[in-house]
Amino acid sequence: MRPIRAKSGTNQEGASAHNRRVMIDALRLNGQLSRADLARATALTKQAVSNIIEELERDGLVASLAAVRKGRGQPSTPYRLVPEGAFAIGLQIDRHVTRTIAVDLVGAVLARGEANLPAGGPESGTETILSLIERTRRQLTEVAPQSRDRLVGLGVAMPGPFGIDTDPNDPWMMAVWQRFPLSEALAIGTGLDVRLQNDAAAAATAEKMIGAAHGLDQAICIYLGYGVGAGLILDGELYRGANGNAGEIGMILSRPRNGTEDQRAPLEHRASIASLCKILDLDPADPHLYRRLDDITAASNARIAAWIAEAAYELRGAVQTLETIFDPQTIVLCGGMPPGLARQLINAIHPLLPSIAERRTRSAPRLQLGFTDPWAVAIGAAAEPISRTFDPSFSAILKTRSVGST
Amino acid sequence: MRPIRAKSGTNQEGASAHNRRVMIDALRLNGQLSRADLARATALTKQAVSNIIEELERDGLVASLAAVRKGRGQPSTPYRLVPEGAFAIGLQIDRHVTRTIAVDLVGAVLARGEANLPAGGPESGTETILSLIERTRRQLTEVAPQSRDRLVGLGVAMPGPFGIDTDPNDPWMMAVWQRFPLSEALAIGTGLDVRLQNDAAAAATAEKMIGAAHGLDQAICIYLGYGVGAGLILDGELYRGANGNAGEIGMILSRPRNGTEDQRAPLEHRASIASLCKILDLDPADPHLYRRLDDITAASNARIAAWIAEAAYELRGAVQTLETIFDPQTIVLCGGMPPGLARQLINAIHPLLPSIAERRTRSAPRLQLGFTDPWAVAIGAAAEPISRTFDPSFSAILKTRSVGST
DNA sequence: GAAATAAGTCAAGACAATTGACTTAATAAG
DNA sequence: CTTATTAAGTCAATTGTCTTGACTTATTTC
Repeated sequence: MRPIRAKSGTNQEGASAHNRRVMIDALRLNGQLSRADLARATALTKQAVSNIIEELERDGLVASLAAVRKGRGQPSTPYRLVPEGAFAIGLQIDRHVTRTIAVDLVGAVLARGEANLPAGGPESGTETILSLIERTRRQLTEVAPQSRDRLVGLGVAMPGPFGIDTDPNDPWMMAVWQRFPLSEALAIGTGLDVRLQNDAAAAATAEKMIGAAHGLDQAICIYLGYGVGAGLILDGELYRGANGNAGEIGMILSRPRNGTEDQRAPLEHRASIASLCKILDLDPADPHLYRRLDDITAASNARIAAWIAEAAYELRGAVQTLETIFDPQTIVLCGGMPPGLARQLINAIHPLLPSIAERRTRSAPRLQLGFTDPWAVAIGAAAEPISRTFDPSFSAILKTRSVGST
Repeated sequence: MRPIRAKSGTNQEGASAHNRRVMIDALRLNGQLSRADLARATALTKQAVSNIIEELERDGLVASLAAVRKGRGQPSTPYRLVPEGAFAIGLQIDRHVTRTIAVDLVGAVLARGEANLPAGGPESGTETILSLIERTRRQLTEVAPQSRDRLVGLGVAMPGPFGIDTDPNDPWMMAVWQRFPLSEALAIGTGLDVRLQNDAAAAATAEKMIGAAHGLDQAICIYLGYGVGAGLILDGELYRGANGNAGEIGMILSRPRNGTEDQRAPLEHRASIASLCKILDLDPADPHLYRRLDDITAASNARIAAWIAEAAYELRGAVQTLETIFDPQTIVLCGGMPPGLARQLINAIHPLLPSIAERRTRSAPRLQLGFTDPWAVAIGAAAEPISRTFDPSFSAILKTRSVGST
């Protein structure tokens, strides 16, 4: 019989869980708020807010500050998030390096680790990763002993797309990793709740929690890494698409600047760190790539200039396309490259092409620079479990279907 | 003082409203379901479903069918949506014509009207529109007297973008319409709840309720009208962007097929009915344009062939771009052109470019033909209030901020 | 010092889902 | 034909969370 399709219903528990998340989100966005402030901002009653805050305080997620006198009436008691209220681990798997990060509730980094993956592929690589995570967990426990029973999950970021037959000749064997059931293996190995996302999505998560997209509900983050992708923040939530591959803009086929009519090539052949390495004859697996690029960029270099011109041309078009399609509040350009290079690139992208984003009443710039820290993706990976656990979202309200029911 | 930003909380009423919507949505998607079916599908208890269904039945939104014996156990009583449970009016304002449509809860068309707008612009045009709506309402009341107190709103569709300074030389003066506070004027004039959206969004709404996107949560509808736009169905809801202009893909600047490097022109200069009219030396305002295009298409015509080749080239790229960005379940091509032409166009777009959408486990085709009926946008406009009132959505759960509170 | 204003609490009430036992009506098994 | 089994659906009590309205507390303004 054809399965019945329907959305889940909800109940008081769902509503309550949502309200808790709304409080935390409001405190994250506004820094500190009194119960009365929260009641006004969330459209709940003072009493409801009071009960929820009391519970959150008992759970160690919020704490009160000194009372504030502001005008007539009883002074208000502001509340703030307690950073030590929750922790999460992030894992970034890239072609030549694997990084771990531990963050707290407000996204501060408390521990980090790095390792090179053995050449053997996922089976042996998983062991390396598990011991790296274990090391980071120990490090975190030293810095913040509370973290032991306040770890909400493990976020994993790696280059996408997933579930697709990608180029089997990729020398870093991302293809086998993309097919490997990594989430399951790590969930078993760590006992944590594991979620996988692509690197651009992780970068966007970082920008949303502590970066340029903080507090924005509509933002697109273009992430320039080995390839290029976009993290889509739509209505305050990261959009994943039907198969988790939304935003893989590096695979958009378009005509090269000087190509013929029938030629279409992936965007990331022209705008990505991989393409830059190719032009500079650098090995992308070089562990000192970041510093090397920084050195080369400092001196002016004709080949870099050529790459910037080419990449800027493509990204100028990509920015206009994304603005037109999404009508976002802002676009953030981020990626694992030296800030000097990023600055040059974003300058070369300007002036931007005309688009519907050109409106007089803008509060955020059309295009701005985000994180260029190579650790940003790992931070975003770590931020994901925090976001999943504490940010308001539609799916968090709904009842979860009891698995295996008839 | 800086305003406090926060999402709204919710309460039992919000949960209850959501559950009602979920039931209606489930019945819409599955045709008919018993209370037990609904309980399983929505993860609610039998008892909760029973109460909600009883209430919906009292409200005239659902009705029971004959009991069905299927295997052991007490026979189940299936329920279905009652078409006469709700009605809505749709209004399409286009450059040369204005259409009204009345639909019921299941999207069936019950009345339609058409008029040409006077040349005087919005002020005088609003009167024409109001009397057209009034006529359609009377017609609806004749066919379905219940509609008198079951009208849930007025949906308006017109070409976007909104709030932007568009070309003031547009001979149909869309620019002045796009700036005119039409919603307010119509809300006052009709006493109905009015919502405005662009034509591509309306087309997508129609496809979602009764067309190719029915039951899909991730779908993109490319609408080929005078211009070209995309209706974005993301996670089951129409995405509007920060300013309601998401999906205006006609304004994407790209290099024409035989253009030089520095040339970028809007997509809709090459792929739209406007561009077709230009090639054929037709007046887009011609009221018989549709039939005329049909005639011309029937005979083979070199200029049409040239347009198809050009438009197909552009749309092939657009489809690949949209697939790459959104990772949708399907893309629907629709628009107000004769089916013969649409068929030729969609054939010419094939074979599609490679993309992440090429996966073995597809249930829907990558690209399919949707409505080509010129009334489809008006139907979508009418479906919008139905969708807004009865479809599950995040915003429908949240408390509405009491306006003007301190 | 009195009035006004605002933050926050108290206690009762309302509402919608849950729980578990029960009724009803069918098929399957002996 | 009788009995067991299965499933749909109801009944009545319970639970959890928000709301309501009155009240307390603390501060500024007049």
